[in-house]
Order: sequence, then structure tokens, then C-alpha cells
Amino acid sequence: MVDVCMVSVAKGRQQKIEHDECRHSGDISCVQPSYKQVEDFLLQADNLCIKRKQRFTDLRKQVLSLICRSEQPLGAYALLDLMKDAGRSAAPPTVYRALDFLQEQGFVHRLASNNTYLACAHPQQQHEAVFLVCKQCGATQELHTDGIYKAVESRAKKVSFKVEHASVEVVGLCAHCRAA
Amino acid sequence: MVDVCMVSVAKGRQQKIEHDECRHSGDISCVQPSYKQVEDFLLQADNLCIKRKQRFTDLRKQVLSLICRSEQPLGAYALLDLMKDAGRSAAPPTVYRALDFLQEQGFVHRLASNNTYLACAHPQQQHEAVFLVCKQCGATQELHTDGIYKAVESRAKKVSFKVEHASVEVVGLCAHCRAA
DNA sequence: ATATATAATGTTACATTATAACATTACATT
DNA sequence: AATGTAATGTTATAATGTAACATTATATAT
Ligand SMILES: [Zn+2]
Ligand SMILES: [Zn+2]
Ligand SMILES: [Zn+2]
Ligand SMILES: [Zn+2]
Repeated sequence: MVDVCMVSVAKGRQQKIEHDECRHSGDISCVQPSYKQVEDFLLQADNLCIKRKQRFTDLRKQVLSLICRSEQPLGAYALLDLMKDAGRSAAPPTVYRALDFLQEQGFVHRLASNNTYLACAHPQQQHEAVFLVCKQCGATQELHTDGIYKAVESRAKKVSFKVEHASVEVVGLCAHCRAA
Repeated sequence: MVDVCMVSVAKGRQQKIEHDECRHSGDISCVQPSYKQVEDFLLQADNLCIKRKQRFTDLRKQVLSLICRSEQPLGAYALLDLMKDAGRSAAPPTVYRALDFLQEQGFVHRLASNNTYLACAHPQQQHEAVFLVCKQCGATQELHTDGIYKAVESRAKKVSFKVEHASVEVVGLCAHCRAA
């Protein structure tokens, strides 16, 4: 199976890009979460968990699936509601624990600027990312661009600060909403 | 009066840098919130408010003063407690409104990664900033570095995303805590 | 297979962060 | 002084996140 990458995009847009156009680093993530892609993505997560000797339980799979299928990043309580809609009784700790696991495995990211979670565009590799959050439609793109982190590292080094994690979240207008 | 700049630094460190070493852009903010500096900072805020025809009320002044005097960025409820200690009865909306005002005026920044507020190092000018948050001691430095934002802008442009605000928060270990 | 330990989930209660709505007070302008 | 507006006070509640402990599922060892 080829690696699958994922990105949250705005409703209605198609903007399909063939998978093999994605270079898996240094550029924007590539594809829309169609149903087939979600299946592939979950399968890939499953394989990664096997490799890492982690348990990809029903609960975790369901949470990841809901996040993948969403057009926008989801809050924890939005996820809870979706889970209830899907017939699973769930309380906050349940979803937060699942989210913790998914983040540890690098399958989802959390956006601090709006307390939401979205599927990672490239779970195959460890990476830092830049998120472009549309304030209009909420759609969020994950960019992988080493340049920004190199710049952060360089500046931090000057003040002897040891970087562990950098969160870069950019709010603005996506191409689609600019046009409209 | 000379412009005053401010930075939140770790307890106990002195690391004084003369004000005229600070170039007010492109580099780390410069000085420690000593009492004299806080006074100057508040006076400067006062002047900016007059220039902008904004009201720098007692409440707003008190909140800004507490933030300035703190070694670390403060949460809204920590501020509330400090205000109560200082004899003012206050409820959450009071402090949140004051914080909103101070942010609008560019006197404080909010850190999304830990829901705290800190005095802006350079309120004289509009700017984007990078925050280095020490996970050990909580001390937070504000860096002004155009390079990172240029990189963000450039990458965003490639996907036709219109940047409005970029939040860059870096978690790691400060020089002081690395040594210890 | 059964016992045992560990990991995951369920459940309840609560902590923390933030805001809505409306009353009151202070200030500015006439 | 009368009036309108901005700021603050006050109450209640929304939204986000976690602690603690019970239960269930899974893995490992005997
Ligand atoms: Zn990612
Ligand atoms: Zn948009
Ligand atoms: Zn600043
Ligand atoms: Zn430190």
C-alpha cells in the first residue's frame, strides 16, 4: 500500500491533486479526505500501530475516522456529539484519552489557537508543521516547511534556548474564501 | 521619555541589558521588569492611550501592572486572585475585558499554548512575535524576528492564503534551566 | 487453560477557562 | 443639569479539560 496523506479542506472544493504529486515534505499536504482515502488512512494507521506494538482499538479508530471525515478540525466535544450520534455512549475522558493516543502516534494534531484536532497530513514521518487556519470557513491546511523551523531554531540558539516543540498557527483567509 | 521595553524572565536572573542596546526590532526584547521599568512601562501605555484617545482606567492599569510585575505569564484566574489580594473585588468578565483592551492596544499578548497573558516587549510598534516558553520555569521571552514571518508569508502565498495573524509559540528549555 | 499483571475504557465528579446577559456606574458632550 | 456612551459590576452559565477510581479487555506467564 502506498502512503496516504490527508488534509482538511473546505467544503465543496475538489482541488484534487494526484497522490504521486506529493513529495511528502517541504510542501503542502495534498489530498482531500474522500471516503476511499479515509479507509486507506485508517489502514495505514493500523499498520503503523502494529509496527509500533500499539493497540489501535475500536474507540481510537472511531475517533480518528471522525476527524478524518470532517471538513474542518473538530473540538473534543464536537467529537463527543458525533460519537453519540454514532451510537456510542461516551464521556469527555474517553475522547480526550483517544486524542492523546492519536497525538502520541502522530495521527492527529491539536490546534492551540482554537482547541481543535485534525488529521495529520503525513503520519508516516515525524515532523513539525505550519497550520493555515481560515477564519471564514475553518478549513485548515497543514504545511511542511523546514525553512520556518530552521529560522526558529536559529533565533532560539542565539539566546541559548533549547527548542522542543514549535507551534505555528496562521489565521487568515483561504484561497476559496478570498475568491468568494 | 525613552521608549521602554519589557520582557518576562525567570525568577532570580538578573541578566540586565542596557536599554540602548535594544534595537527595538529583529532581536530579543531586552530588559527585566524591575519596579522602575514597570512604572515607565505604565507611563508609556498611558501616553499611548492618550494619543489614541483610549481610556487607561484604574482597572486596566492594575491588570497591566500585575502582568508586568509577574515573572511568568499569568492566567486570567491567577490575575483575578492577585486583584483580590490587592483588595479589588473582581469577577471573570472584569479581567477578561481588561485583557481584551490591553491586547487591542498591543500592551499584552496572549499565549494560546497555555492560556496566559504577558506584557508586550515593544508596545510602541505593531509587530508579530515569536514566544519562547520554558516548560521548566515558565519564563517566556518575546523575540522579534521578521525572518520567520517572511518565511510564513512566502509559504502561504504559494497556496493563495491571505495571512492575517501568525502565532508562533515555541516550547523548550531556557538558558537558565538548561544550565541547572 | 487459568492466574496474574497491564492496558484500555467506563463513570462520576470536578477543575479550569471563557462568555452571555443585564444592571449599574463613570465619563464625555451638549 | 440632561443625555448618551463607555466601562464596570454581577449573576449565571458555557466550553474545555482532568482527577480518581471502577470495570473490562488484553497480554503474559505459569
Ligand atoms: Zn502532521
Ligand atoms: Zn476559507
Ligand atoms: Zn509584543
Ligand atoms: Zn526556564
